[in-house]
Amino acid sequence: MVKSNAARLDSIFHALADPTRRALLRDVSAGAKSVGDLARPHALTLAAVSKHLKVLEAAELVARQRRGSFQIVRLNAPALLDADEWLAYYRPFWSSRLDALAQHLEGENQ
Amino acid sequence: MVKSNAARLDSIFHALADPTRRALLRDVSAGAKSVGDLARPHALTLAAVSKHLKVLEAAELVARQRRGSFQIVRLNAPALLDADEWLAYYRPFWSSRLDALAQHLEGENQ
DNA sequence: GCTACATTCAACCATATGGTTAAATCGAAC
DNA sequence: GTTCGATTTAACCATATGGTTGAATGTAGC
Repeated sequence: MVKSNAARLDSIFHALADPTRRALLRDVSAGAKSVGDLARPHALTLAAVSKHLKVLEAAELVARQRRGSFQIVRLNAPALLDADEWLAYYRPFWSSRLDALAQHLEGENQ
Repeated sequence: MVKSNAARLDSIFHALADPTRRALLRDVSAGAKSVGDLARPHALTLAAVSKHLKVLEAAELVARQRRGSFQIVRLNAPALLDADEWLAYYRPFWSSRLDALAQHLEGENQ
């Protein structure tokens, strides 16, 4: 199932909107880890972490592969590129005094 | 009420996870607009748009000011900088072949 | 095939979300 | 101060979310 661009951004930003999930991403950025290893530092049940991982996986922010009886989770950073590209549009609005310019123009706008 | 950094990112990413809200941000990036003007192109009631704007405002992505009987909504791009900084950490993982390197290291990690 | 361990699934719960309609508020203008 | 237009609030609804516990599944090893 190919997601529309909007739906992809929905799932990516939604995945990033939870602090546990951001922490899991950070954890996994240090190297691929099993679900149990990922869960240990978080005060949550394995089932809860498993659900969070499913959300991250739906957003294609992580991928899994089985290794023996373990599920190995690894970062799939390219999905974040979509978020980055979305943000890029707004960069001119916060960097440089274009911001001041924009506000000025808005003032005249009505 | 000062939000912790995590709570700010929660509210920012949550605000961005909805396509209507992203569209509203895009609309308002072209210049400050009244709530009615913002609502018009979206097939939603004013009440719904008002709620979306409240979410964007809670994330400090927009600000309002009253002008007569209108509420003028303007972009507050600097909040997006927080999201950008969070993303920046991951840039090395998708740009360049550092990605391949990371996966290689992950392979050895266990 | 039984046992043990890693992980997921199912059922459940409380709260949040995104939408609606209808009533209430607020400012402007007469 | 009444009326009109702009917006918010309240009440409601269906569905989603984030968590739990307990049962089920899958793989490894004996």
